Amino acid sequence: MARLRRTFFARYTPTVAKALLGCELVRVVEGERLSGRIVETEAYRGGRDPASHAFRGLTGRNRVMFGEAGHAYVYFTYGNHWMLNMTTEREGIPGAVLIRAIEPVEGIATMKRRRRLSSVVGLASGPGKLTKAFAIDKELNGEDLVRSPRLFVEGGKEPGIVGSSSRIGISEGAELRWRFFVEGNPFVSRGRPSRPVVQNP
DNA sequence: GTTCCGATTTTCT
DNA sequence: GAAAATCGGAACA
Repeated sequence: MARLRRTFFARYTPTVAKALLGCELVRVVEGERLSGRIVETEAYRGGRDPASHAFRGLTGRNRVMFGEAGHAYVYFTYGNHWMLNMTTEREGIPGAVLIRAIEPVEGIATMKRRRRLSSVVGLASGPGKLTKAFAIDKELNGEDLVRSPRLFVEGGKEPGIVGSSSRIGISEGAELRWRFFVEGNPFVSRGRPSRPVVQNP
């Protein structure tokens, strides 16, 4: 399958998030090809999206969101986890798609070793899990997905039925249904259980 | 099955 | 100093 080009990424962020479902993420480490089908994504679009890192303007961490589309935005959170995003929109407009879950295809044995897990379901069914399985950390922040030999995306099959929901783990901007996933796919993360609403705080 | 909690870094207030 | 685009293990049911 052909590698995705710059024009694929340089579009409206939710459109890119949906279009990435079914595509294949490829990571080459020490000569080995690790790959998997993207089955869950979320869109974050600076400016008027209060859940986006870019909402309050340019900072050292989020600067790649403001740059050219088709680059990896990798950041660290919760003290333990790396998150993989792909930048979108035209240069100067901040936007990125968070990759939340992947169905492993190639290099499954290596992924299992990295994750210390024997089952395939759950190897990359979450944003923190997939970066560990694919050996992605800040080394790859800013990597150009259109040209890099180490990290890129190939076109895939039709994903099937696409579902959408509110994004996971955010407090503001929850009214937007900018999480996209392949309906019924067992490799989609279930996300965090919803908290009960406090009636009388 | 669900719920709680600790891990532990980066950023911004 | 608090919160964060999370995860896995422990406790409980």
